[in-house]
Amino acid sequence: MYALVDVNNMYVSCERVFRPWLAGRPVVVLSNNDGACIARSNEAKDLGVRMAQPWFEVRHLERAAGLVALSANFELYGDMSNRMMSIAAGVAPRQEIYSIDECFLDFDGVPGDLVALGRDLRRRVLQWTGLPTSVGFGTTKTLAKLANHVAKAADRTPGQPYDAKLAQVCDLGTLPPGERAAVLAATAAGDVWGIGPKTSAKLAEAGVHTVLDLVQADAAMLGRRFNVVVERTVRELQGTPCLAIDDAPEGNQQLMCSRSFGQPVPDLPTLIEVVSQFTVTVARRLREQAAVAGALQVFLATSPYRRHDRQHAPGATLRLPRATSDTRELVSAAVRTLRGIHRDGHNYLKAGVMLTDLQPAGRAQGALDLFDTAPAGGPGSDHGPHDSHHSGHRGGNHDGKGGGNDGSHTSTPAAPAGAARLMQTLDALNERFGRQAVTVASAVRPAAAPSRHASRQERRSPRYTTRLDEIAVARA
DNA sequence: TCTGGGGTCCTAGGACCC
DNA sequence: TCTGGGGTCCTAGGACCC
Repeated sequence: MYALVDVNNMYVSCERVFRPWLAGRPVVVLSNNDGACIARSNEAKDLGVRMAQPWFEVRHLERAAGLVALSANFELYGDMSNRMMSIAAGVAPRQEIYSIDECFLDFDGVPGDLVALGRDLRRRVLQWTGLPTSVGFGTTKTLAKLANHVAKAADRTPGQPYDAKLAQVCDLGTLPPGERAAVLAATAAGDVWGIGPKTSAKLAEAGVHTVLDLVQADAAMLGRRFNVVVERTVRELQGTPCLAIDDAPEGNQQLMCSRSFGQPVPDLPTLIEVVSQFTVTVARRLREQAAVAGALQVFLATSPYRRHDRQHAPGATLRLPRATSDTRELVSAAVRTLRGIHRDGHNYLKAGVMLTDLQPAGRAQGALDLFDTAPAGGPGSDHGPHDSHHSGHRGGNHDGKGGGNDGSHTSTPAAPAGAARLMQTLDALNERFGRQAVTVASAVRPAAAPSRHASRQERRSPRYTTRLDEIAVARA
């Protein structure tokens, strides 16, 4: 038996923990640029605010309906997520953390009344973190997801067939067949995990509208007519597990950092600064996973909403001469790629850097020398054939910016080990003194120049749980 | 008349999720 | 004035191989 545990309106609920007066009021959390609504309280949903709806389209509701908007505070949400996840991990043998606000639990081998266990878990998370959750049970992950959906619907608008007894914690398997069929018939096929807008439109053409239709369908036939994803989803709904719990994720396959800007940015120097900053961020996250990247992609985009601007959305992928997690190599590669795709005279409104072909640092070709001096490497690590340096690749210019950093790499294999130590030191310094403490020169704006691209974040709450100087204060 | 056949790897794009 | 930022998996088609 699986459970899906999910925080209701996660970001809004996190804000409400520390601002209890927001309870019962319509609240939205805005995206990085204060541009769009990325989380909504139930009250905001009732006002008609849609997911990802631009803020300027709904801001009139501030006065008209008391809508409260907050800038995203991901540091807070991440920390609250960790607390919820560790509580949930305590009640089941296995846990898969599926997203910042959801996890699957695998109760295989656990005896007793699981729904009662789910209610206990819900109560505990609420008491210990202040976050309201919903819990859905099922014999497959897709059924657990579906039960979770029903638990939320029954909580918000109880009534037939979403009876109040299904609210908050729900196991459709416990219902009499007739009631269960009524619930399935009242739930749209598009509400099922894995059935998106395109697929549900096509399903409707084939006469499949509700979850009951899906359950009664011939999975193999839908598989031929659509694809294997649909087939698996139908089988899971019918009770045949096709998806396993993944409680030991291997790390990401790609890492991306991208942003929309507060203002259009046409000029190359500013884009170099921005892309350098993104690369610094994504390189730090790469090292956190003890991984290296084999390729790097840079992209730019103008705004399709600025109708009168010339549109341009270029991108390019650079295969790295050898997989690396060295910020300097990655920034150098990113800036080179950026120069290749940038064209003058375009109002770029978005840029991004993506690292792909990620591999564990220890297994990567050429990584031997990264950790060569680390005694922890031990006999377990794969010290393959001697790394041959591709001389000529790494001595390259740094676009005239960095200045000679060493020059020793052509003669001594100790240089990469030194690079690894340098990155460790860089990460340690930034961990201690803040992320901007030490960075590459191209990511820093000359002191006199104003920053035009910075994201707006005018409504961010304090980082109550992760910054001592922003900690919540209680007054008598 | 008749134009091999089977395999792998890579990439771009689509669809979906939160 | 102002329109999110991450991820995953699958498929089709091209390049290449023997």
